[in-house]
Amino acid sequence: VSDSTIYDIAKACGVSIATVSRVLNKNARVHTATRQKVLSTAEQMGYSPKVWARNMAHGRSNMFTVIVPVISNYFFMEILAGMQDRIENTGFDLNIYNVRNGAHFGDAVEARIRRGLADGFVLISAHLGQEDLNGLKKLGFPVVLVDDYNPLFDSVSCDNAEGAFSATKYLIEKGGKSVGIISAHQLSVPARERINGYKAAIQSAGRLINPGLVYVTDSREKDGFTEKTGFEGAMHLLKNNPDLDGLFVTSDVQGIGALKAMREFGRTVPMVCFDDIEMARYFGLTTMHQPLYEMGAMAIDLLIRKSEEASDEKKHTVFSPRLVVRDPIF
Amino acid sequence: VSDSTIYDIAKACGVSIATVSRVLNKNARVHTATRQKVLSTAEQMGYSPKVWARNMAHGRSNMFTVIVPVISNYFFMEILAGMQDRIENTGFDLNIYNVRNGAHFGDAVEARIRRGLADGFVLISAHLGQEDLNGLKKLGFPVVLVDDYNPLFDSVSCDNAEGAFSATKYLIEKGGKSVGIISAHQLSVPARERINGYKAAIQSAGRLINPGLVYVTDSREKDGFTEKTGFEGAMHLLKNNPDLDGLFVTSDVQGIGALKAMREFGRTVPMVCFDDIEMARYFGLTTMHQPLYEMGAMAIDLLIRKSEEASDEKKHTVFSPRLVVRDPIF
DNA sequence: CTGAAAGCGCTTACAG
DNA sequence: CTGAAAGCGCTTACAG
Repeated sequence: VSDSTIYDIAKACGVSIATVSRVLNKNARVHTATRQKVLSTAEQMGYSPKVWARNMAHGRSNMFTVIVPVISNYFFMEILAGMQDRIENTGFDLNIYNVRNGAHFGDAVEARIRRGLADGFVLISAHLGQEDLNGLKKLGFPVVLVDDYNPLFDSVSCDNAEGAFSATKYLIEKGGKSVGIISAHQLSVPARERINGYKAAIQSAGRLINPGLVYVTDSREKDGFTEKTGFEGAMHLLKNNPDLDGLFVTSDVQGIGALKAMREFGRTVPMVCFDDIEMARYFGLTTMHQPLYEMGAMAIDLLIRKSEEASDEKKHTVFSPRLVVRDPIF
Repeated sequence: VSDSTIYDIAKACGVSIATVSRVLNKNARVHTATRQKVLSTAEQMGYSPKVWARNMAHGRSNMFTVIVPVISNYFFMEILAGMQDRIENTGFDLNIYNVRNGAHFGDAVEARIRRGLADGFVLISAHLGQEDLNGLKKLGFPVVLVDDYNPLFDSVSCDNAEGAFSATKYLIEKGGKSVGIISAHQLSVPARERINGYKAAIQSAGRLINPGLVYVTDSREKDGFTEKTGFEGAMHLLKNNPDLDGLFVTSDVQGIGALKAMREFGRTVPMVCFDDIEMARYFGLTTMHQPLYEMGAMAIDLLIRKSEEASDEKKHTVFSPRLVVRDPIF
């Protein structure tokens, strides 16, 4: 166990702990000779500051907490990777907290904040209700929303409606007369926005929405963003629409299921998915690319900025998803 | 910002902070009336203890740190998911720390421990050298190794050699006369063990190792556990071995690459992979299943046990990978 | 440039 | 059952 404290160093160097603290914190001016001595004995004693003592004295924790719905999901993972990389060497630490599906997101977040564990929060795909957000706001901590938007907080997101619009438009331009959609659960905000984008594209092509071409899962597992709902949706649409000739799918995971369904059903229709997680590449999925990694990195930047200069200005970054065309592997 | 401290509560209740602390910590005996009063005013003041103050007083952080090589990897993610779920409601917190590929694992870990941020560590696939491990041991913190083994610490792992043996044996029994192997980089301990298992199975079938059937990548990216090395390996083996009729691949990710190679090359040979990450199911990969989620959960159990009763006994859990047979999607 | 001292919020023997 | 007090390791005005 590493025991050395600034008291040990102070004694060894014949100075006060205040001086030791000063050299360790770089900022203040200290006699060069003293500084050298302190530094070297600290080094040789294998000293490193106890973070909680610092927290205690400072009243802050230098830790950010990221709250994600489910960690075991490629979508979140790629965002997390961006955050992990960006936080490095900033002096801040990242604490990942995973809210169980059942748990009330708002409560979990508040409990977390109250405990004083973190002095900044990133909420990924939280989509809290306005009351929860107001409550959060009152606590006064820096918060950044990712894959979500609310005027109260900084946010980083993609334009889901626009992405869905582009995807659908692409399918139409490729000659699609009967372009269908497979969507995740209505409860998901991004899913709803993507449905809207799809409808807008159909209508702006001068057509009517054909309800028979719209499949919205009612599976609640992972809000319907699963391979299973994609499979079921595609099966359903293929069976009921012999003329189906285009498919917009609200996520890559679902797209994989849809791909299987097409194969099993024996009919392939052009498909555009959403997200562009790593797996999309493996399957050769054509999809709307979200810069997940960059979004994560940007969230950290915003948080650091916010926790250093307490400005009240809000920054909202909205990316435009980009179409990535690939050849499906089967 | 939530400001209330035990001083506020004490004042409001007309008792000392010691008493407040006692009721808040359940353990000690306090007059019921006092207890009620304290509890209710704490509740209504929205009080919750500042963790760092507790840490400071206790000398411990109630936090575990998990150290993973790369977080953006399904293999690690599934282990992490098990840990996240298991840590819930234990009073401990999980802090995930991601060592960059270049960084020296041992140093990163030591720095982490020294800072006093955590009072327990899980190292996933660290495979540190013995000197590093000795150093760690000296620091005296509870450590659990996952996907790794060393007599100095508790560990949870799979028998890689045995798994590779079974996989290869299966391919031989299916009629494989020329069963090849595609392996990740030699630097990876599990890769080496799996190569050994493969060789043992070949030899125990009374055959000689044919070096022409052994492909070990020298790509260092993710230790060679990538789709790319699988693709290259399969291409190489297919080209040079017209009689290739079985393929053991050291991971699912590589298996996906190999699958693509077979398709592109126009020849399909029976294949068994390793890990059974979620994606394996999507691709219909036949593979050796590792109970990743359970391994994560178990690591947390071990850590909690160790940090509560400082026993010196070591627990080593070694799972036997189980063959999962699936139909490839193409 | 440097030291003595107060303070961060909580816990825990030690008395009573 | 309860209070006064010391202590956890560090930071930071305040004097000098």
